[in-house]
Formats: sequence, structure tokens, C-alpha cells
Amino acid sequence: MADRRLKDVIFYSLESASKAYRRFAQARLSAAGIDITIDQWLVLKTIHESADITLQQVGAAVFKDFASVTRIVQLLERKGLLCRKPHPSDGRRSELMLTKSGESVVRTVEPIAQGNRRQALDGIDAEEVARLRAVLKRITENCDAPR
Amino acid sequence: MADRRLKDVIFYSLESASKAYRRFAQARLSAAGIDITIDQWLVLKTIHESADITLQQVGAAVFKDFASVTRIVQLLERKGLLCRKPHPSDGRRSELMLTKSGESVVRTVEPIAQGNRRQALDGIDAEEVARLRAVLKRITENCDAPR
DNA sequence: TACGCTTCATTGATATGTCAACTACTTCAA
DNA sequence: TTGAAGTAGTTGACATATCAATGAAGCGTA
Repeated sequence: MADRRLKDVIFYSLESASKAYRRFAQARLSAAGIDITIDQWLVLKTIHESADITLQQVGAAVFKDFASVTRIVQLLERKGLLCRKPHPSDGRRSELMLTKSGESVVRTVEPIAQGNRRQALDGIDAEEVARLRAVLKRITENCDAPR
Repeated sequence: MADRRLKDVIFYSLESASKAYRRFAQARLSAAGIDITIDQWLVLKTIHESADITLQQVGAAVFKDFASVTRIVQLLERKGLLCRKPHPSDGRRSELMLTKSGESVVRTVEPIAQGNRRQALDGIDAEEVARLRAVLKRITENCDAPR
């Protein structure tokens, strides 16, 4: 069998690509003078996209544990990009909304993120990306399947 | 453009699959009563594979920061799976080697790891895996390219 | 041989991942 | 209407990721 050694294991390539993209994107953000992490960006963007979302839903959307989301939201609040108000109809939740400054970060980062993706996918055509997406979906499902 | 929303971004699928597999594999290890983390396993296996390796090389092999490797090695030492001796010819390094108990963990985990991979790749044929590997490699290179 | 430069490794600070315990609020049914 | 079960969120403990600073050992060259 060919995958005796770690470097031949496909999940190695997966980690490798995932981490490489993460570092790359983070470097670009920092270079643009934007003081947030990739994960903070993902959370910010998710909240921006969906009105009246719960932290749990944010977590599900970004594949993060709820505990992590709680902390990231606290950081975003501290940085003045996000604010929370008590939710009008459910006392357990809070209403999440971007501040002016949060909105402005989203507008700044969006084109950077697009450029990052374009560069990371250089030389890979749309069909290949679609195939990649399908395989990754299958892997995710295989792993998440209850047993 | 279709990837306005986060969930349409391919790197999302990448994170998703990577995290799903990680959680899946970790659960299998724990279920087998093996008290190490996935990352500790990767480091242990790497050292097992390569005689006389430096921590830097270990880090490169598992896509980890050297600082992380240092800490993981400390944990593996504390668990009695790994031991370090002063390196005979280079005073900066130490010689890394598995203990009896470390060897035994490797023998126990190896078949589990193979089973995990088999299950995670269920329904994905070898050709597709090869294609996946190639695309991931390209992405990694695109991101690591100096600029 | 002494100096600077590089390499290997460690440590500190902060952010995140994961699991588990816990609080507070809601809902629903008896 | 009250008590049990469920839901949203927080926090603690530990492991890892990343960056920066540091220490310690080797190496090259004047």
C-alpha cells in the first residue's frame, strides 16, 4: 500500500493547502494594515451577511465551536467592529450588528479576499474547482456520518 | 460572481473537510483508548519514520511551526512516548527516539489511521484522489510562492 | 582566535480548537 | 403554574498556531 508514509496521505495535502492559504490570506490582511485575524474576518463577514443570526448559527457557518465564536465575538466587540444589544424577543440571545467601523472593514477586506482567492486558484479552471468542491463535500460527509 | 457569500468559497470547503477529518480521526483515537492528539500522533509518526531528524525538519514535515513542534515533543516526552538525548556531534540539537511505549503506540495507531482514511475516502476512487492531490499541491504552491 | 553570521531550539503573548461544566432563559406539558 | 427538558451563551482547562524575542551552539573569515 502506497500510503505508509505520512507525506503520501491525502489528508496531509489537505492540511497543507488549508494552512498555506490561511497563512497567505493572513499575510495579505496584515500587509493591508488591517488588524484582524482570518477567523475574525470570517465571523464578521458571516454576521454581515445574515441579519438576526445566533452565535450558534455563526459557528455552524464557519465550522467553529460555539466557544470559539463567543471569544471571537468578544474580540470583535473590543476592537469596535461589532456591537451587541439585548435581543428584543429572546432573553438568551443578543442582537449582533456591525458598527460603522465594522462595515468599513468589510468593504475594505472584500476585494482583498477576492484577490487572494484568485491568486490561490491560479491555473485551476472552474471545472476543476467544481470537482474539488464535490470531493471535499463527500469527505466531509463521510467523516460527519454518525456511526 | 458566484462567490460573494462565504459558503460558496472553495476554501471554506477546504477548511470544512480538513476539520471534519481531524475531528473524525481524533474521535477514533480516543475511542480506542489512546491518549494522544492527532498532532501528537503526526509528530510521533514522523520521528518514527526518520532517523536523526531535527525538530525543524519535523515541523516542515507536518506543516507546523517550530514552536508548536517544541511543545508537542515536550508533551510526548512527558507521556513517556519519546525521549531525547544530547546529540553526539551537534550541541544545539537533541537526538529524538521513540520509547518502547512510543513504538507500541505507533503499532496500535497505524491500522486505525488506515481505517480512518479508508472510511473518509469512501466512494472516491483512486483517480479522483490523485486529481485532488494535484489540485491541492497547486494551491499550496500558489500560496507559498514568494511575492 | 575573535568576530559576526547563521542555525537549532526554547519561551512568552495572544488567538483559536475542543471538551466539559455551568448559567440563564424558554418552552412545553401535566 | 410549576417543574422538566431544551436552547443560547459563557467560562475554564488544556492543546495548538503564530509571531517575536531570546539563548546557545556551530561556522566562516579576516
